[in-house]
Amino acid sequence: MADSGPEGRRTPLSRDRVLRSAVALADASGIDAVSMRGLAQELGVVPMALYKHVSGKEQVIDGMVDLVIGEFEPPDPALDWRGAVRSRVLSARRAVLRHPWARQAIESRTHRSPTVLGYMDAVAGTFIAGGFSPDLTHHLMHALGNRIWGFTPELFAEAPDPDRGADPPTVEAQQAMAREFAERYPHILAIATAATGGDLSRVGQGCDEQFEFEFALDLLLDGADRLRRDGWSSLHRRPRPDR
Amino acid sequence: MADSGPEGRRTPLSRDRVLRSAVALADASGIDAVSMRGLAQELGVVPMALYKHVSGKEQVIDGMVDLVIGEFEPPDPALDWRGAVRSRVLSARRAVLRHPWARQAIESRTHRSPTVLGYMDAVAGTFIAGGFSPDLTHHLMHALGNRIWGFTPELFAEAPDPDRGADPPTVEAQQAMAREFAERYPHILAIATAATGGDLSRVGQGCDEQFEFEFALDLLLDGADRLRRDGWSSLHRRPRPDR
DNA sequence: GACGGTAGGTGTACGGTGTACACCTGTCAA
DNA sequence: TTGACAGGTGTACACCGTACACCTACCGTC
Repeated sequence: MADSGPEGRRTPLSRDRVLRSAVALADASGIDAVSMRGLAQELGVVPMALYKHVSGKEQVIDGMVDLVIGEFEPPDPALDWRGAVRSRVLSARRAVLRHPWARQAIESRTHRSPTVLGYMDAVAGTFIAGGFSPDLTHHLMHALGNRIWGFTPELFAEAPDPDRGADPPTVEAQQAMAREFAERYPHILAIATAATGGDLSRVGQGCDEQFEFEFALDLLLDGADRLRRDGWSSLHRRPRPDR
Repeated sequence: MADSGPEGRRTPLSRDRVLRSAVALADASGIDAVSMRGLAQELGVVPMALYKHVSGKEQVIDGMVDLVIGEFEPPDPALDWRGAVRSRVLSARRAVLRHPWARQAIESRTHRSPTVLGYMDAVAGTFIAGGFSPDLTHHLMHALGNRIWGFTPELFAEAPDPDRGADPPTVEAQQAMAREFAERYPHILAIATAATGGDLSRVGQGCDEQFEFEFALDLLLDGADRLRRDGWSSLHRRPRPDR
């Protein structure tokens, strides 16, 4: 898995090879498997060898994120601003779904690499080309938040029914827990009931993330459209206290 | 800082004391200072002593998040749904701003503690009491995403001008970099120019997070209001493929 | 052809992390 | 008096990122 020739004379390391290997490793074994030691082993090399090509672990993660962003597809130029933003963001989503670790990796970043800036500039440019002022574009991108990377923080990541604990609970214990849950969190229960069409045995399945994502995206794009047509300008903005 | 008496006979540990100490430590020295060893030292105790009161580090972070959520204030009951949601969320924001580590801690959580569920139930209940269906409430809470915890992922966390590097660059180098930036990221530059009123020397100050937060929040609440008045129902929903 | 610089892989070591496990000790009920 | 047990201790292990010295194979120059 590491060498190329039958013995010795392996293909030399390079920044690119390190990063692609890191992505492959994260795809296969999760982001936690991407340690300098694990990555080195994957490449058939000693950990410190990596430092001749990358400055440290942070830069590895940065590079992995850049590779994912490189998979984002540009929109069809025939699309209007709305379709173009939608296309860009849904393409980002597909890429992030292909690499389940990417969400956490992107969230943990604090640097903005040229690749990241390039993507943000492209999204901003799509708004501006669609007739939005730079100011309004700015606020809308804040409103979109992480959605421009193709994901929303998962509020309902786990099933609402808390089935923690070691051994399988008895039927009575499960019923008692369900009753307590219904008493303590009646609204969450109502939501779960509605989401599963009343079939509470399906509560554990979680929600349709794709639908939720597009719902939120369209809600924001609708709001954007309305502001643009209403001629929103920064005059709506309260004066900002100088700091 | 650890004991209570002049010598010996310290106040005994407890889960609550451990968690409050962890919050204080994170407030003072950042979330990275909250290691089992550092926390134990803060309490004048050996690291393994903590494990008699909490099951591990994950549970410590969970408990810290619960304490922050405990600081959220319930809304004035006289408020309508919109004011109540706004009040709740802005109160959450104030609490999170008081504890700068809370954002990262909340984002890293995967469990939903009873306290977390209770807060989510309260927000959902506010929507439902305002006339929203559980279904629409569900989608809106996804749309709000992490905003219900009082923060948005910071897209523009750093200044757009990349002033990395070791020694202070010459004026010429700075101008060259600015020129390159303007060429590569024209739209980000336009946004930064607009945000600072043309005063590019203020670009490094970042943006007014509070304004951006409220802008996005109100954009979403406006959208929510419109959907409610239009009688949105789950009929708009495409059939969901069974998994 | 000898030589010196250098790019790139190696080995060792340090200080940090979370936590499993055995141990000890003081308190309190029986 | 005894014995259980809650709670604090000490040691140890496996892992992490990475600083630093080293070694080795190549390559252009004289």
